[in-house]
Amino acid sequence: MTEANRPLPMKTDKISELTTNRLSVYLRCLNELSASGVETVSSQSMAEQFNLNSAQIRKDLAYFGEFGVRGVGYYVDDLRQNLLKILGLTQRHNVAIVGMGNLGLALANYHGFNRQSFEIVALFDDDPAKIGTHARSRQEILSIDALQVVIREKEIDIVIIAVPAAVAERVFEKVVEAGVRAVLNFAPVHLHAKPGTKVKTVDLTISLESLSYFLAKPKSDSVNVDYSDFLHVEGERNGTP
Amino acid sequence: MTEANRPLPMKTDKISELTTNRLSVYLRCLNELSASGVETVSSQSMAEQFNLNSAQIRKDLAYFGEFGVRGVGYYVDDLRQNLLKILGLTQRHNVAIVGMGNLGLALANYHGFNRQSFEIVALFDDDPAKIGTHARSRQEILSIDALQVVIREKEIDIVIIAVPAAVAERVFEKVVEAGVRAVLNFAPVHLHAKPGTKVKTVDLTISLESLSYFLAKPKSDSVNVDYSDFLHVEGERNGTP
DNA sequence: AATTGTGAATTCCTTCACAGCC
DNA sequence: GGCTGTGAAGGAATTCACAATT
Repeated sequence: MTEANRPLPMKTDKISELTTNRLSVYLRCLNELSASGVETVSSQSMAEQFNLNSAQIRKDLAYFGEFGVRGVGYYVDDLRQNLLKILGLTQRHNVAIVGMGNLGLALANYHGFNRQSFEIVALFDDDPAKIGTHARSRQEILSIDALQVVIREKEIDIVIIAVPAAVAERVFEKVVEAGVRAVLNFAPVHLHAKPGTKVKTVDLTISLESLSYFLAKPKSDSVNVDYSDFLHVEGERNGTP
Repeated sequence: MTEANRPLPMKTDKISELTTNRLSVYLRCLNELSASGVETVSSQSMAEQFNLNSAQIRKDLAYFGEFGVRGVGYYVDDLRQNLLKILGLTQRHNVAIVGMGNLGLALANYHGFNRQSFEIVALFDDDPAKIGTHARSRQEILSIDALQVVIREKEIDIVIIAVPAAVAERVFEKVVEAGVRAVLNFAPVHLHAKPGTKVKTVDLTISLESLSYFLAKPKSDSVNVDYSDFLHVEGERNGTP
């Protein structure tokens, strides 16, 4: 209904996830600038803040339209609105968390999510001792048996998997079968997604081991890392041979 | 003392973090194979499991030595030992967590870490109500004022930052000043690391927004993601202009 | 004068394809 | 025959550098 749903004039084909992840970073930056009352910003000044190349920022944005003004830069609020639209944050997402262990509980109570765009509407576990109790948010923990029904009823479009590795794949299959196309996975395991479904895995083991490698490295001459965590994602090898 | 500290015959210069992250994945795979009593594995069979290219696996490994046997493949236990050494997991790392909110507590109690290699030896917070109490692990929560002293005393070499974004940078500076070179950051903020220090940021906001983008995308023709979460890290723009 | 948007150049990563070895 | 290790080819992402625009 709002113009937020009108398609932007973009050449959206083949945009790298590295690019879209950076859009999130730009958006956060713009939020801060907007809150401080700054009206325009240049690619140069954003680049300095994140140790990126300014051309990269301009290119990232240019995939989606011409948002800047030559000689001036970008209007903070205007660009911010555009990024919200591009990232799909102008519409609400209903999120479920499966697995109410330490991590799942922490996520259920985490306040860092953009509450405008993401609402946690259901929690699941398979432990009878937990089912029926409430996480600190006044949200009841439901039996995992109800997973598929509730996903459909509550129109859940993003599921966070926070169960042990051994059962993650089974949960994932149920979730996909119920029609969910976007999954954030905290289990240290490779989930085999089919086309049309997207899995983003946050793997704490890999992150820690990466630090261990850095510390162990023979001649670690100043590998200054910098920015961080842009997932690199594989296009699939699948299908139609 | 053990031969674990003997340098491997590697050309360790300029190895991409994408490569080392994959080493973690291979290691996990080998752990499973080893537990199931499998003795050898080919790059082909590993590749299928993770939707990778077998040449990539061979190349990743070849940066560090010749671990395979032509016509046979890789000996699971042998390669596993080599990867442990390469990733620095044959030596113990002392880990501290700063910030005992939901996430910090969850991490303190998380059992997914390789306990052989990583031991959580200290927890910090700045909330007087929390200081002196114990996290579920029988670990006392210390005042953040003691951060630098304890880091040195307990020889902490990895710090996990789980504090709000607003204070993350200050904590980070203190931690680095105390001599820590490896930081896992959960605050949704860019920490400006200097050369010789490595920061790995896990940014849940970016992850969720990436899913949102996927769902919002106009013609999402089958972006099948696959593998996952290989950080892409920037070499620094810094220094010596 | 300043800053965007972008083709061209560069750098980095992946995949191919095959020689070499078991 | 099967599989590794790797040079060469191919593909992607980044950076350069400058014309275009306000």
